[in-house]
Amino acid sequence: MSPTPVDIRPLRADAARNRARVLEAARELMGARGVEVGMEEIARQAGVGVGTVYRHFPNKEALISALAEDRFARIAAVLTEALEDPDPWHGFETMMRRTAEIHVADRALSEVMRNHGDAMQAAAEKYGVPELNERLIERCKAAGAIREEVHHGDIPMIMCGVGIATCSAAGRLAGEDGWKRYLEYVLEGMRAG
Amino acid sequence: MSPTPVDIRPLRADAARNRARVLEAARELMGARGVEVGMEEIARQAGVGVGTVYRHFPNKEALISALAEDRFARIAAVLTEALEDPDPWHGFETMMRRTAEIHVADRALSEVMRNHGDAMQAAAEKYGVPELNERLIERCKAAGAIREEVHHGDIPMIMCGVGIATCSAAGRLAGEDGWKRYLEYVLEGMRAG
DNA sequence: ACGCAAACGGAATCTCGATTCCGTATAGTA
DNA sequence: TACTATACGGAATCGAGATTCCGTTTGCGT
Repeated sequence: MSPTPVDIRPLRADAARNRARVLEAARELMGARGVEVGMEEIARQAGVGVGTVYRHFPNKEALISALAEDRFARIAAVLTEALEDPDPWHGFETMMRRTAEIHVADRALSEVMRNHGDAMQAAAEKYGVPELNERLIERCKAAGAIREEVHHGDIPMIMCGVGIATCSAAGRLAGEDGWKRYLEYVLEGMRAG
Repeated sequence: MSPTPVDIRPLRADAARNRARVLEAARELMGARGVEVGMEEIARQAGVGVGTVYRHFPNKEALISALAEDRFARIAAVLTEALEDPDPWHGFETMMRRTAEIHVADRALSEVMRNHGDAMQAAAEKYGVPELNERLIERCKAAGAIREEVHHGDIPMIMCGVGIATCSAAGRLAGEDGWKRYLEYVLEGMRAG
């Protein structure tokens, strides 16, 4: 029972370049318009044919997952940094603001958290996001800085809500800075005391 | 230039019955699974053929609009009642809880507020929802019960966020009552003082 | 009971985006 | 330079859901 010896040879130079271009095009287009953008359009923007997109990602879901991993890696970094803040609440608050910014700048991210549960779960766990969230919350509770009833599972829910509401038709009624106020309400409400 | 004399004759009895059945089927299915349910399925559940659905609603969007009107009428009623509460803040808080419940029970509603801007705007305005929201907020501000920076356009944004986050994959992580905590945070954060 | 406009059912069609296929091009190697 | 495994482009195919069409049925006024 030796580990399956998957033949990992380096990608040919052009292939590596194209893969990167596809990812960047997908990030840009999906970030702006959501996961609904078509594979053809992504290919065009990347300057390759659709066939090439499918050579690198077996299907759309795989492409979305690759992007999700990227985002969760970033979120994990934000969480890790927050854990290093000497002031638990300040760390938490900063984390929430930065994470919200990531969501607001990338429309597809919230959509993944809404509809692609598997991709999200996998990406989040890969970077230890759930545990980091839990540690951050627990640390705040220990310091008496956050309400006792806050559940670490609330964080992704709230981020998904803020992110989606922002790019929604309803969100446009609240104006450009709507999401900032929204987030302030939530933060103020989570704070202890 | 007489007003166009649209021939409004009463629907034949069977037609009226079928129209109601289609609406009810759509309400039930879309409420549970979102606007993505197919027209064929709605027809089946209503016990009619697809052709009949299209006789009553020229296209899917029209059917969605009809449902949206229904919901906004309900929301308008909740707002009106809230305005009659002698305690401005209590009225506001109650309105938020009831409205959130309507959203949580009807998955399609938040989706309309997210993606079908036109249908939403039309339905909301038809029942005076924007003005009611504004009056409610202003009344709270006058009583010093709500933060000054709260904008009446924040309400639909927040409801859309809570509603969508609730039925999202991320929302499931927060458990059954996740949305209630979410709403509490927001309310607490909007309150003055 | 009769006649016909109003309704019906549901197969056929249309649309559009995802995915596959295969002939051609080329990086890397001897 | 010649060779071949890789990679490429994009037309063709699939599939799912929305919408149309038309032959049949039915409510209801006479």
